[in-house]
Amino acid sequence: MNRPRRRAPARAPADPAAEPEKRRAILHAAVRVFADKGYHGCRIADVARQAGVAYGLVYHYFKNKDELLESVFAEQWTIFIQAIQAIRAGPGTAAEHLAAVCRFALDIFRTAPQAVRVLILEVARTPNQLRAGSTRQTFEAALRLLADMVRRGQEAGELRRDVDPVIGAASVLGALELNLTAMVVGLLGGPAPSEDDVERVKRQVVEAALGGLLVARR
Amino acid sequence: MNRPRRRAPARAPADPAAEPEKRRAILHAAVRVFADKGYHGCRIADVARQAGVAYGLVYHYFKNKDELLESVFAEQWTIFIQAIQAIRAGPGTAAEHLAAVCRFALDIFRTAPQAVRVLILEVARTPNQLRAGSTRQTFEAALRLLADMVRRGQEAGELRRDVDPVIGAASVLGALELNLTAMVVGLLGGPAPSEDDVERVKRQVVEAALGGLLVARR
Amino acid sequence: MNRPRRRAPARAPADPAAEPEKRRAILHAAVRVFADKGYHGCRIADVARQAGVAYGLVYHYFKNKDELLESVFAEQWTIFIQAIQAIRAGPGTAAEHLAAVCRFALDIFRTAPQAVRVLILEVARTPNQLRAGSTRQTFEAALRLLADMVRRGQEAGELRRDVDPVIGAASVLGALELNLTAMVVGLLGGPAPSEDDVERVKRQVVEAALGGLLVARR
Amino acid sequence: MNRPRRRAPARAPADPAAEPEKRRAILHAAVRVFADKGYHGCRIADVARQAGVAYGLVYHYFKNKDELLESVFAEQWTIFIQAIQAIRAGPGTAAEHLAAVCRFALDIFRTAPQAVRVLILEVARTPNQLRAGSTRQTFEAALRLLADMVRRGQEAGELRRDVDPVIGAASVLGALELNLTAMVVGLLGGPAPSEDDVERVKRQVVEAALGGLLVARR
DNA sequence: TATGAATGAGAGTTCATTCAT
DNA sequence: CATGAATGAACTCTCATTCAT
Repeated sequence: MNRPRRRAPARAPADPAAEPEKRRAILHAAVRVFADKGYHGCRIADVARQAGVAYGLVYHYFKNKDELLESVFAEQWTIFIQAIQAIRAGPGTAAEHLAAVCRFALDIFRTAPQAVRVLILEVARTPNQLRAGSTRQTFEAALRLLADMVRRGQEAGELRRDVDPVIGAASVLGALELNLTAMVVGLLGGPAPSEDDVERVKRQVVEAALGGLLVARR
Repeated sequence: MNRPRRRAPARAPADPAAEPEKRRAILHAAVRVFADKGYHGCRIADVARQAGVAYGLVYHYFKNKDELLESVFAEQWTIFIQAIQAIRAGPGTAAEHLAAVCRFALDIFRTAPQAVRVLILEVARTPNQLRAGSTRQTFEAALRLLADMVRRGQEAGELRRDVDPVIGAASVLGALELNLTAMVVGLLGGPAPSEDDVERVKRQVVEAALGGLLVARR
Repeated sequence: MNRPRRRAPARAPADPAAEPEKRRAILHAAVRVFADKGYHGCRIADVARQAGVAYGLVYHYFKNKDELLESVFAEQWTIFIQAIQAIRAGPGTAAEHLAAVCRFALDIFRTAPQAVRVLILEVARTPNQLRAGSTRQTFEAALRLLADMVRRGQEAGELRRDVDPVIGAASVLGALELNLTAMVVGLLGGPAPSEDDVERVKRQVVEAALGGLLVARR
Repeated sequence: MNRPRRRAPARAPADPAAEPEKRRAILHAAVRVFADKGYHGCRIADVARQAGVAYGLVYHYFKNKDELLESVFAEQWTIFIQAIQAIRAGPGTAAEHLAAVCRFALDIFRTAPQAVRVLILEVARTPNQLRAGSTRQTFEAALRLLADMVRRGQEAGELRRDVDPVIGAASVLGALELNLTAMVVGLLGGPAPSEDDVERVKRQVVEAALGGLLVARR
């Protein structure tokens, strides 16, 4: 069969105001449901119900379940990446930039833990096939941006040069991720971390993750 | 109703020598297949074929697919945890212990990347339901062991005290994980990292992850 | 409940000049699409796109997909049947009439192979249920007209009497159909039969199909 | 996903005695159900129920619905083709051979009208794409065999040479088909043709279809 | 132990049809 | 007349699990 798809309402419309309200609703519902039951653990019906729309409408806006996940990712990562770019474009040293990124990520968690949950828990899920759509690319984009920050810091003499920028970036992002996972999972601050918990974690994570990158005589 | 269960020999037998050869084969096959296609992306049939045994035999040794995954985890983490414990019991400072753990993890990756892949990519997959079997517990066990190492280091004055041990441990483990992911995914050292690549990454990851935890005047 | 239907102008209007242009477009598009993908293999959306009209407009002019197909049939067969009637009303012997019918059918194929394709390939598709709309009736009407031609020929002594008129008609129509199918499918004259091919086939089919019906001493 | 298929129990097993009983049952049920409701009008569930097996078993033996239809075709046509070959290998003139083929086809109809129904009504259903599996090939094989018969008859001087063998074969097969359709549909001999009806039709169809191919002076 | 045929609930996807604008 | 977003029933296909041998 394999007939050519139509798919009129493309990815993200140029004019954000033009994005259909229901498409938004579905996307938001997907975040909640994925966060709650996991990608494999939920049915399209769950998303539709959560969004308060008819079953078929999900397929009106998204080609299939996979693309829905991709879209969720794309949207979330886009926000994250834009923040990174904004931070990088702003004032401050590379170390401050990296710290700002960490804080931003942890801030998001405070406001939208579910979104973070999806981002964190489903990232590398994609099997071997590189067929990964935007997902991986976006993830890599984030990593590269961070690596670039590290490189700048190294060039500026703020950060130690004996660590590959990618490794440095991965270390920071990894520390970030696993601390988030720990919070998500309830290992840090209990099932519902208070604002103070998050604040405390935030400070310490930055400390722990960045300390090692600073040029320091020991 | 309480009649003797026939599925007696299912779990790992006390006497490892007594473990049926085919059970091993299935377990190994599961690691490979899970690593390749992901837990949800593979069928029991795939595992059976890979193991070279009949379909139904998988169900002779494992109650269901979930339990198979749990067993894989259990086995892998057991190795990891035992290594951590051995390291902790050995000589050296806490910092050296942590470094040794990192090196060990990266060593495993060099010898059995697939096993690591499963461990890494499927860890937090389990949804909200706390029904998580041994999987999460084992993951937490590892985290706690590391946190304990950090705590000891803090008590001994080697490691900075202004970071929660769990956060410190999570940061190290996270850096470890994401660097592994980066390698698995091909962002570090290309699709097939050479031994030297791995060696280089190993050194730098340890540096990056631990540096920040050391008490240092800046 | 008996309120005036709004879908008044659905069927073919009495005054052909009054038929909306878009209705025509849809009907033509349907012929092409049905021919290309088959009735079950295409969606209303395909027809609409092919016709260059909006999705919902199809439902403005046709009650449902079935009725659209029926309309296509009705239109095509109507042409065919009118031609048969015209031929029958004209001069010549019964044998000449039958030959003319065959030639006409093959001529249509030359000009509008797609229309023929639909007519041929979807005719008997309708399952057991006698609920068949105009489709079958129209098909039967054609068969009966031909049978009538045969009967006349028999009464006039031109055609052999030992063959049931319906069987005779079916044989001619069948020969016609399968030769058309063979051309459609590419077994006669290749994928794109030339005009000469069609001409040759035309002559021979008439010969083959009619020869046996002639009263001839052997 | 598109994972490689396994499909252990291949098409038709070499040793017919080895063909699983249930596979047979499904195939037979498919013939009945397809005949009754048409390919598109029935669900796999119908076939399974009719066969008295579980839903999933259909997919154990057949890749999908399409392949099931193909298998039905293959089996039926195979019988037909083998009969043609047997007839051709036997004694008699080409004309007698062709007549024998017609009679055979009509005989099958008497014994297994449903099978014929499927064969006839679903033949050319396949859309444009040449992706047609065995279906078309088998149909063409039959046509070619008949054309070969015609050619032999022409060489032997029994049949007129001014008709392309393929056209001649198509004409016979077409006459056959449409007369069968007429019976299937109820236009010849009513909804349930008696044995005598069939016998009468048989004789006349042969007469009508072949008469024209004989070399005869007129 | 070992096998693989058999089962059937479950979920993704399609698409005819409706309806508010 | 015209549009296309919205609806949801229907159906195919998958695959974990069972069970007779």
